[in-house]
Amino acid sequence: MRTAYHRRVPEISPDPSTGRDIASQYEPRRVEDVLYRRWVDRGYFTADAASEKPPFSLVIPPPNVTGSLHLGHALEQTLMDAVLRRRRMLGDEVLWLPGMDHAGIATQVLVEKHLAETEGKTRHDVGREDFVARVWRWKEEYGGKILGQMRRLGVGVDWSRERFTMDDGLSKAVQTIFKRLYEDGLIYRAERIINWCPTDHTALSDIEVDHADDEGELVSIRYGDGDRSVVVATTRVETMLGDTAVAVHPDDPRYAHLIGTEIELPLVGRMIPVVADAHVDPEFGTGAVKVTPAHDPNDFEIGQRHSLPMVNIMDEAARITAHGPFEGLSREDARHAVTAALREEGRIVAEKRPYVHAVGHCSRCDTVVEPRLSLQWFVRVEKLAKAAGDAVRDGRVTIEPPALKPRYFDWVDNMHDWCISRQLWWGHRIPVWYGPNGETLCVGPNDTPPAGDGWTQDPDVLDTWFSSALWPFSTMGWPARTADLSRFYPTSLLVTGYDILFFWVVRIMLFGLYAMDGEVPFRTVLLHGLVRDKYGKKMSKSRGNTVDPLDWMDSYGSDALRFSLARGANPGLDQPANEEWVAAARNSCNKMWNATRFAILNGATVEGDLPTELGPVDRWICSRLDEVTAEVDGYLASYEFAKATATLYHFVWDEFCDWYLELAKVSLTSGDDAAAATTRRVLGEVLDVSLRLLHPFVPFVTETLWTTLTGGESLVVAPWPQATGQRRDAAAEAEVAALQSVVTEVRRFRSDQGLRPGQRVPARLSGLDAAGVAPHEPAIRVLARLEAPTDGFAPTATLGIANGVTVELDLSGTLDVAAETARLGRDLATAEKERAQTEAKLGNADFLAKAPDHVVANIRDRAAIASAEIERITAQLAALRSRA
RNA sequence: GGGCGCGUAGCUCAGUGGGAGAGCACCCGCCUUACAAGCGGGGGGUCGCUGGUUCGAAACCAGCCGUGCCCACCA
Repeated sequence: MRTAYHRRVPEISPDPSTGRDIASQYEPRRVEDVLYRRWVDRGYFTADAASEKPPFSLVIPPPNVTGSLHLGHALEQTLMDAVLRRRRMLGDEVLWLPGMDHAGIATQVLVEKHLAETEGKTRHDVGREDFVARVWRWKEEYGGKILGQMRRLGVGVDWSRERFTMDDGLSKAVQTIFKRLYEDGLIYRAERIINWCPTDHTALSDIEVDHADDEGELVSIRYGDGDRSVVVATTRVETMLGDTAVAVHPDDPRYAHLIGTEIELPLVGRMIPVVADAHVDPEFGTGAVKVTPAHDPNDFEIGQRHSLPMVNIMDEAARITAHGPFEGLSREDARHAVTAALREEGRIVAEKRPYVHAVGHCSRCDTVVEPRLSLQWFVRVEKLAKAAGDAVRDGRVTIEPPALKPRYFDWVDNMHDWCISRQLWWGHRIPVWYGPNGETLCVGPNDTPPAGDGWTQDPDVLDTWFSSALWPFSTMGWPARTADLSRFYPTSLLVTGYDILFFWVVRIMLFGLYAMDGEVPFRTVLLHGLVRDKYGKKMSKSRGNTVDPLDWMDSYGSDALRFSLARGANPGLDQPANEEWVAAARNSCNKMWNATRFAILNGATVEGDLPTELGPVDRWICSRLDEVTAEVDGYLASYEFAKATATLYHFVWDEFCDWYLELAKVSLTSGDDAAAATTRRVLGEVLDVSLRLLHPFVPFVTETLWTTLTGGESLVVAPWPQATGQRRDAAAEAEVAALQSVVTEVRRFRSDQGLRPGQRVPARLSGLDAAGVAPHEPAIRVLARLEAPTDGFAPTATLGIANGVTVELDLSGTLDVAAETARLGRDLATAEKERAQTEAKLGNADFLAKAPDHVVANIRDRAAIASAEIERITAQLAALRSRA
């Protein structure tokens, strides 16, 4: 009985729980929510600390509580999810811990802005307690939007373990480590030059400052008079009001006579010393530098070395406080005013404008940072950073890709002490109390804060990154020795963008090694690149090229977004994102959908073992499947996401769909029931394995298809395919390649001849035996639309194919000689070029003597093939001419 | 100033000693019974420049040009 390989089936319920959904297009929105809820409800993502399975754990880089999903998150979470879904299928007990960061400045600024807009008040108007309460309310109302967006993306996080950096537990961890560091002398309070933002009115750490080349001015000023004068150059004229010395290099003969003397500071009239300091570069400018210890980090150090007074001339908003005509001016206005005054006194020697130099800006509001002398809390990092460097140096922590290791070392080996106090209200309050008699008391989580008159807590809060640095272990209950900690710590992997290597990764290393007695916080750090726009430009609101990933998920489905992001993810490199590529990925999902739909409608099955006796086509696809399984597994294991997805894409589309399915149709309609049954089983096999391999990247569509195809519970907990190598079959691969070349050549001929794709052409095939494709003649005829020769068969064209097959076609006398001549001419040129190149090599004695044997053999083969091609094509051209 | 990249088809990128590749875009022909979100066919690149190493260089080395990022206390 003849088996139809296709039959019309009415579209049935889209609910994958009720059975088979065989619409002709994949509709993501009909399955995504249902499946995600099911995965969560079934507890697939809930880690079991008591499990016997090997643990694999990862904490999510906590997004800002006020944030929303952007493409960077989507990429990062797609990569994490892909890694973890594979680990889960491999049988690991996977913990993926989600949560959010309170994001000190970012959140506070947002709420302050809201307060100003809605009530016209500042935070000072409402007071600290009320303001913090408002931030909490804001967080409850608007925060956490991103968590819902993560569900859309399909990420397998353990919602039962969700954490927030301001949770009680995490706050306790913050207090614990603060006290421990304090008692170890690794946290101290000191008056130092720090980066101050005059807009946000808070201290910043070094990495919260962005340097930019700005156009400024370089003004040279003469201090003192006559022999006792010196010219100094500065980009910040206004700071001269706070100068307390002039410094020169100790070995500079030009100024040797001035060292130790005093000269008069213009405008101010103060006498200031000339000091010798090796920091001064005699080559730069005049070789003399003004020293403002309270407003420049270098000058501060010179001041320390020479016990110079420190004169602070600015307030928190960077307005001049020095008494006199400039008091109250902004630093910018003061710069002009002071310059004008100096010019009037004839003290300006030179002015260079514009003068381009590096200027620090607040990374949050872009205000020019003011170096400011201020009493702040610091972490003494030297010892901690050394340990953090060693952990990578000795291989206990691996950084992927390794090319980014120099950046890591650059940071940990040159780190300055970390300023951790912030003059904000939203954050972890510094757990230190000051007593009425100058006492300082650090309070741990189990201590009772001091009470009574005169005791006050430090008003500042900690840098956001202080609590982020504890994230991998504070989220697991540290400092308590919890089951999660003993089971899942150290974490297996940290996935994050290289842009926060310093902000976060390094600081986790600092605190992690310290808090956990030298235990590393993670074994591997995987640094991914940034998502850029389709032209490779950085995405930013000001450029207007930002993309809301939800829009793309709405249009094309979560899987499409995930697949396109994974496909662009080459290790450590930035990647562009383009809506067209997401659309292409959507098309791929649809392709998988329809291929599986075809297979299911034709009775594909996964029941029972594969037949031991397989035909060459089945052996070929099984051979390729085994190879692809090995490749994809290897790529995923080494975080080569782009290669893993590209391999799958090409296998599924170019090999399975374009060739195997078409050949399967031949088998299914052949009337050979045994062959058809084998084909149905192989179809089921290839799809089963392919869907499992694809699942880490495109979980929704694969889950829908796989459960329908196999009746299995879920791909989330299905076993990960293992390549055995036993099905590799080079002979079958060669045989199918020969078949493909015949079909392709005929198709090419047909296209050149302008034959309609559907038109069947009578043809006689010969040489099939020698080419090893004799059993495939029926398939070749179907795929190339060639009919058996009829009674009046009169071939008008003879097509020679490189593998020795000849196809004679009866075109009813309509052969387009010109088109065919042109085609053969192009082929001939290609073959002649190949022959010339290969024979040139073979004529080179050095090549023959020095190149490895296999290379020489390969060139000989190619030369022979090229010669044969030339002969064949020449003969065909001659035949064509004689016909014309 | 130091460090790390990048420069390959119109666009975005793989390829890292031995036959120039992919996706998208483009051109031609097709609604051929899984899929027009599809099918078949096709065109397109002196691999930034110069020199070197080598039998052989897109790949390795040097220099140059262009470009991006990170770090940095040259007033």
